[in-house]
Formats: sequence, C-alpha cells, structure tokens
Amino acid sequence: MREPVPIHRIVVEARELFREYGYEGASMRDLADRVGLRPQSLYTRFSSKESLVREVLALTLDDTLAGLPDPATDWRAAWRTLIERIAGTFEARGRCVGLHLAYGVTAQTPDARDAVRAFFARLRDAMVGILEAGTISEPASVAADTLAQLEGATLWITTEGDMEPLRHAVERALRIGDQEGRPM
Amino acid sequence: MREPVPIHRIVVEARELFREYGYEGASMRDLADRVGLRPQSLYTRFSSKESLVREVLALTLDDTLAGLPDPATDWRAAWRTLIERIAGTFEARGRCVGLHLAYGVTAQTPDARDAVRAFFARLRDAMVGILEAGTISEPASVAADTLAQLEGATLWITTEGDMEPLRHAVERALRIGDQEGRPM
DNA sequence: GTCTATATTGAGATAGAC
DNA sequence: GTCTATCTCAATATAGAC
Repeated sequence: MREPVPIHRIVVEARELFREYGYEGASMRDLADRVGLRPQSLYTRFSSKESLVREVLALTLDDTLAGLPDPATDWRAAWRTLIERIAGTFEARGRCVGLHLAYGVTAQTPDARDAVRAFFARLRDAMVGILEAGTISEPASVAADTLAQLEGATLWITTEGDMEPLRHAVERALRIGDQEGRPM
Repeated sequence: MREPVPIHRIVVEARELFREYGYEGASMRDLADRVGLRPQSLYTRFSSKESLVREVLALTLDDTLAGLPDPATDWRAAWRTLIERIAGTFEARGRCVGLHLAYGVTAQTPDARDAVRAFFARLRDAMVGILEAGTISEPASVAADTLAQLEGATLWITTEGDMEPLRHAVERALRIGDQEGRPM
C-alpha cells in the first residue's frame, strides 16, 4: 500500500505544465510523470484534462488573494502586496499561467474557457475593491489597465528574459493614487 | 491539372490558426482543410510545421512595417500609423499571433523560438527608430513598454471582448512626446 | 487509489504514382 | 504540386483487477 498522491501536489504540477506549455501543449502523460503516477490514474482524481484548468486557477486565485492586508485599514498596503505578488510570480516563473490559458482555451473546451474568464474577473474585482477603498476614480478601468500592463510585460520576459518592462509596469501601478487627476 | 495553391494563401491561413489555437493547437490537417489540400501536400511547400512559424512572422512583420511614413519627415505620423496598425489587428482579430507563439514555442522548437525572438526584436527596433527621430528619451525602454501595454490589453479582448484597455494603451502610446519629462 | 491493458483518435511526417 | 497509402508515435480516456 502506497501513499496516495496529495491532490494539491497534482494541481501545482498541472499549473507548472499549463504555464510553460499551455493547454494543448501540456499532456496528462507529462503530469503523471511529474507526480509519479500512470496517466490513467489521474482520471480517478479529475474527470478530464479540461477540469484541471478550473482547479489550477482556483488555486492560483487563492495564492494571490489569501491573507492580503485589509483595504479598509490600509488600501495602499493591500494594493502593493497584491501587485508585488503578481509581479513576483511573473519574475520567478517568467510568464502567467492565466494568460497562457486565456489564449489557449477555445470553444472546444467551454468549461475551461469559463474558468479563465471567471479567474480574471475575480482578480480584477479584487483590485477594484482595493482601489475603491482608496477612493481612486474609475477603479474598474484602472484595475483592468493595471493587470493588462503587468501581463503584457511578460512578453519580454519570455522572449528575451528582460524584466525591465515588468518593473516599469509595477512602478506605474504603485504610483496610482499619488496625485489623483494626473494623466496616466 | 489544378491551379497550385499560392504560398501566400497558405501562410495567411497558418497565421489565423496559430493566432487562434497557438502552436500546439494548430494542426497541419486544419491548415490543409482551409486551403483545400491534403495534409501531406503541405510538406512539399514547407519542410515542417515548425518552419511555418518563421514564414508567418515574416509576413506579419512586413504587413506591419511596409510603407510606413518616413520618420525623418514626420515621426509622429510614422508612430501613429504603426500603433494603429498593431492595435487595429488586435481589435479585428482579438489577439496577437506573436504573443500566442511567444508563449507557445518551447525548447523543442528552437527554430520557431528564435523566429519569435527576432520578430519582436525587429518590431521593437522599428519603434525605436521612430522614437529616436522624435528625440524621445530612452527610446528602447519606451518602445518595449508600449508594445507590452498593447499586447497585455489583448487579455481583456480575448476573455471578455472588452476593447477599453486596448484603447487606453493606444491613447498612452499616442501621448508619448507630448511633453518630454512627464511621468508615465 | 493505483495498476495493467486497451480503445480510439489524431498528430507530424515520408514514399512513390500521376 | 497534389494525390493515395502508409508509418510511427502520442494523445485522452475507459474497463476491470488488486
């Protein structure tokens, strides 16, 4: 009798594969190899490869938002922590699993597509909540723009290993609210 | 005797497939169906699926840069035309084939990876040339940041159909040089 | 929960006729 | 340049024993 592989471990490894290889490029075989199982055994834990997308993004959203400083107490601390968590992952891993999946899921995988949409909507909504606590004007627009700028900067990490655009995006994000009304 | 399929047509269709489905998700079978050939026939025109990446990106770079206004004469016209070409494609197609390939090519496809690197480097260099004609400070940094912001905005087009972040990125790009020294 | 065995499908690619 | 025929491999997924 061997120890069952913890489900959390499987999802973490699936995330690495989706981030690096995308939805189509990641295989159940590769995932099985990483966790020391036969590919068939994964199907007793997950009904399909597609269903893994929701699990991966739920874990990622939790990693990103869990234990943030309370925006009502110190919105700047909450904002800074969130931005640095996102950017920190991009620096460490070189790219964003959510963006790779956003581009990679299609009409053939509607459940995965819905999970991706929900992931980014919730992330943006969390950002909006923080910006509202800081009485930033047009928080929905600022949140979407900020996330887009962080995501876009991963282009240069993945192609050239250049972190500068990401750092610039972080600096712009952290300057939000310094002087309301300043053109961005 | 039937008319041979023009090679340009094959590359254009391959671009559509790579943009929508990524490198792994696009198949030679799908491409053959689109151009009315058997999959095997594609191999008399292209040595491999991987080699299509370079063709697709060469065509895209040409589409993007051909016939731009001369920066030496009117750098703002050149800049505006270039930004609007890039953003126009993103609006029309919903996403960027270069970004999808940047995330999708791996160490297993080194030639494709190199083609992607070269594509973005040349695009950035073209932007740098225009900004230099406008005596914009730190042109390399501004070019990379601008392209990153346009690319990142496609996240919201692909997930929610929201064009606003892209339009904001365009507005920021077109404001470059309005007053040198202004914080971005 | 994991295994062996297997089904099914589709991928990229090559050989040789026309 | 395109075709038919074929090769080889890997993908997702299921059935049933332990």
